[in-house]
Amino acid sequence: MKMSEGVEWAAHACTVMAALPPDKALRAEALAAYHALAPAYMAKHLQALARAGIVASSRGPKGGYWLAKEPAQISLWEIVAAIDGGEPAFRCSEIRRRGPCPTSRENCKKPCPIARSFHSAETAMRDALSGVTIQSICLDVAAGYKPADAKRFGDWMVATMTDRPPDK
Amino acid sequence: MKMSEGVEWAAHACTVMAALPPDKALRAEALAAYHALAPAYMAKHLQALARAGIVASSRGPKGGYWLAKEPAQISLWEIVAAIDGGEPAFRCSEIRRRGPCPTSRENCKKPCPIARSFHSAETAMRDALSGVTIQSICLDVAAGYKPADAKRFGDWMVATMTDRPPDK
DNA sequence: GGCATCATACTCGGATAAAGATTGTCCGAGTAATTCCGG
DNA sequence: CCGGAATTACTCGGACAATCTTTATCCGAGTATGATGCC
Repeated sequence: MKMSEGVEWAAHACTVMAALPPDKALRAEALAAYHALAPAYMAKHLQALARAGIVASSRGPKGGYWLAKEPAQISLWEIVAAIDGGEPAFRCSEIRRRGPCPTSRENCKKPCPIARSFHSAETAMRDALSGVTIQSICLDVAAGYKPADAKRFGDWMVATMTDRPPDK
Repeated sequence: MKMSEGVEWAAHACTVMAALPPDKALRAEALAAYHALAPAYMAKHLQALARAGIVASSRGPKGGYWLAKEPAQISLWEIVAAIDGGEPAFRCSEIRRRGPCPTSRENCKKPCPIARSFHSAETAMRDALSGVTIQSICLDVAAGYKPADAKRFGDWMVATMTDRPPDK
C-alpha cells in the first residue's frame, strides 16, 4: 500500500501556485526547479492535475499553470485522486463465492464484511484528507516564515512568474 | 495507492482458521483450495502471517497452520502490516528543503504540514482497521449462515483438518 | 514379540523467475510574440 | 510610417522506454509416520 510519490510533488506545487497573483502563471519547468525535481515528470503530474480540473493551463509563450479554484476549495484528497487514482486501495475479489463452500446467493446480496470494514477505514482516511485544504497548508507554512524567507520567496515568484493570457 | 491482493487472501484464511477446533491445523494447500486460490502463493502469504506471529505452523506430515492468538486479539491492521508492510503509504521526501527557496533550518524541526496531514489521515485508517477483529468478522459471517451452509462448512472442516503435534 | 533404527513421505520455508505498475523521458500539437513585406 | 500576414520560438499534451514492486512458482530443510532389522 504505497502512495505514488507524485502526490507529494503535486501537493507542494499547488501550495506554490496558491501564492500566485491573479492573472499570473508558472511554467512546469519553474515549478519543478523550485523543488529541484525532474522537469518532465513534474509536467506529467501537472497534466494530471489539469485533467482533474484542479489547475488550468495555457500553451505557447507566456504559458504555464495556475490554480483553477480557490485554495480553500482544493483538498488533499482531490490531489490524491488526480495523481494516484481515486480507486479504493482494497478491492474485493469476492473469493467467498469460490471454492467448495461458496457463500449462499442470499448472503452475497450484502457486501463481504471484510470488504465493508476496509471500505469504512478508507472512508475515514478520505474524509480526513478532504478536510485539509491547500489554503490551510499555506497558512500553516506561512506561520513559520521569517521576513527573510518571505522576501526570498517573493523575489523568486516575481522573477519567475509570467503573465498569462487574459481569457480562458 | 493499491493494497496488495494477498491481504484479502490472508484475512479470509484467518476467518477459516478461526473455526478450527483446538489442537487442529489446516494445510496451506487446503486453505488455498477453500477459496480456489493459487496454492504456492497462498503459502507465501501464510509464511508472512507466521513471521508476524499471527499464525503458528508445524512442518512434516500432519503439519499445517493455526491461529497463534485468539480471534478477538487479531485485527485487520495486523494482517495488513504482515502482508503489505506496516510502512506509511505517504512517505515525505523533504523536498521543501531542496531548490532555490529551501525551508529554514528552524522550520524543519517541525514536520512538513503536508506530511503531517497525510500521517493523521493514515492514522485514522489504521485505527479503524485496528478495531475490526477476526472474531467480529466471523460473528458477522456466521449470522448470515443457514443450517445447510453451516453443515457444509463443518463437513469440509472435519474432512480437511489434521491433528497437529501436541507441543510447540 | 518388543524395541530401536532407518528409510520414506509429506509439509513448511526461503530463494528464484514472470508480470504489471510506477517512474522517467521524449517528440509532436498548439499559441503568442516577432519579423518581414507591402501599402 | 503603419498594418497585416507568415514565421519563429516557446509551452503544454500525450505517446514511448526503463526500473521497481508485486505476483507467481519451484526446490530444499525439517518432521512424524511406517517399515525393517535386531535383540
